[in-house]
Parts: sequence; C-alpha cells; structure tokens
Amino acid sequence: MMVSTKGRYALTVMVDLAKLSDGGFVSLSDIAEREHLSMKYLESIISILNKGGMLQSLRGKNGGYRLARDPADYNISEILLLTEGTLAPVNCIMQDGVQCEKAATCSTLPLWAGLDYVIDKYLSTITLQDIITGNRKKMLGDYCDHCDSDQ
Amino acid sequence: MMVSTKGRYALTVMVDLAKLSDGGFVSLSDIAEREHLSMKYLESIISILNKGGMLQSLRGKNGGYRLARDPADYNISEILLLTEGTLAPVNCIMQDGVQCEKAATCSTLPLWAGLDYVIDKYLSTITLQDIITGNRKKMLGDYCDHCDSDQ
DNA sequence: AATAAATCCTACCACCAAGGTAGGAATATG
DNA sequence: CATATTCCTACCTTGGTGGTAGGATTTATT
Repeated sequence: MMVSTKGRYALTVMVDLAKLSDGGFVSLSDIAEREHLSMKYLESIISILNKGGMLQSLRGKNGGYRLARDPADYNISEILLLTEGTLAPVNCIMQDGVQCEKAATCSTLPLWAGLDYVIDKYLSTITLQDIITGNRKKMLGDYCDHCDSDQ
Repeated sequence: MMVSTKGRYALTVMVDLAKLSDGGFVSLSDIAEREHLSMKYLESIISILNKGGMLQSLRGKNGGYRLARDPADYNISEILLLTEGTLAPVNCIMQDGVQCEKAATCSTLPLWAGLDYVIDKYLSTITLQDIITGNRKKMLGDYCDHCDSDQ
C-alpha cells in the first residue's frame, strides 16, 4: 500500500472543504461527522495540511478551516506528498538527493524510476476541482469506457 | 512504499536468472552472492516464485533454478503481483470482488481506481527482456531525455 | 556407500510504522 | 464567564516487514 489512511483522509478532508467552499470556516467536528471519521485522528492530519499552507484556520468559537486557494489550484500530488512524505513506490528511488550506492550499475532502477515518474505524472495532473466535478475521463482515462461524453 | 524488498528482490532474482539463461540451473547461493543479498531471505522469496510457476527447480547437487519461459514472456506486473499479493496503491480498491461499502458515493474512488490502472498498465507493459536489454525509452518514457536513439 | 551440495520446509523473532486515543492548553465568540 | 473551537504533546496496540535458525530431503560425485 503506497498511500496510507493519513494521505487518503487528508484528501477526503480537502475534497470535503472544496465542496463546501463558500468562504466560511468549517469546523473539524463537522467534517469528521460528515465523513464518518475519527475527529481526534483527523486533528493530527489536518494539522499537517494547515502547517503546510494548504489551509487557513481560525481558532475559537465558530472557528474552523477553509481552503487557502481555489480547488483548481491544488493538484493531488502535493496534497499526498505533504501528508505521506513520499510517494515513491520503492525506497531505492533517490530522495533528497541521496540515491542508492548501486544506482550506477543497477539494472532494475530504470523500472522503478519510470514507475515513480508515471505515478507522479498522474497525480500532479489531477486537481481537487477534477475530483469534485467528477471528471471521470481525466481520472480513469481509457479505462473509463462509459464516461459522460462532455468530460 | 508500495513494493517491499520481497517484490524488489524477487525481480532482482528474475533479472539475474534472465541474464544467465543458458538453459542450465543456477544455485541460490550464486545469486545471493552476485546480488549481495541474504541467501536465507532469498530462499523464502524464490520459493514463492517457484510455486507460482515462474521458475523450474532442480534439487540436489548441481541443482538450482532457471526461468520457466523466455524473458520476453514475463511482464513485471505478474512477478510483483505474485510476491506482493497486491499492487493496489490504497486498500479501498476492490480486491477479489470485495469493494468498499461507500464505493457508490465516494468521490475520491475514481482517483484511486485511475491510479491503480495507470500503475498496472505500466508494469504489465514492461517485460523482463526490456530490463535486461536496458530499454530505457520504454521504461522511462518522456522522462528519458537522453535515451539511445535505437530504442 | 559416503559425502557434499543443493532445494525444501517449518518455526521463530525484533523492530517500526500505521492507526489511532487521551488530556489539556490556548484562543475566540456571544 | 461559558462555550466552542484549534493547537500541542504524549501515549498505546497491532500487524507487517525483514529477516534468522535448524533441519529434512534430494541428487551428483568420488
């Protein structure tokens, strides 16, 4: 499993906020209730999103969270990258400039690098807006054999 | 991390055998030594490959393993699927016909399904032969800006 | 027949990330 | 002042990862 509940719930929170983005702040308890998720656990996840600049927050009564930007300006890759730390499918992919010592002669490395590239390319193309509008053709590509024709 | 050492080492073993495929049997200790991996650990991994029909084995002195088919007839997806169990990037992807109960109304599911499809499409296109010939253009795609022109 | 070299089989184990839970401090509203 | 909220720190359980250990079985060589 490449993406844990942390990343998945983070995306769920972002989508929830994007759907209700009328400019007001939404409380965490509202989100947790709507999505049927533990509020305490969401707390630790939304904290990452907030510190990462993905959200704006307001403390105190009637406080809550809202998106910092337009839904179309978030790509899925940055959301998952922030919460998961990495999206690399294997741990032999170079990270922070550090690569495997056998990299120069490893014959399987190009495969993993290619896989990593394919994943990141896909996730950085899809936006939050695509998700809330249900852009199936963009998300499912040629796997989508019964998409609406206008997407 | 989607692919653990189990799957990675399994691929390394398959590539090692493919490179030396002159029809003879190769002992596990030879492979372990060449690849600098624990022989005991490889034992448990190669056992999965063997039982899954990927290899042929010969017991006793001068015994060992060899590929059951031509390197071009193995795609990477089947090798990793056998050893990892699943390649799904999240655990909410339908497996063995069982899907999440919220699937019908989940707005993030198409994203995960699309990601799963993209990953499987990539891995099932690449063959063992591609790896041993170093087919960088096929593995790295448009990320490969300095591939040999004949590939 | 003995020995060595190999696969095969079962059991065990340490570590760490995942997936939370708990409790309280700080802050804002009415 | 009471209430609702974010914010912060600490803790905990469980299962998978990444192995290790020891022996039984099979085959080739001498």
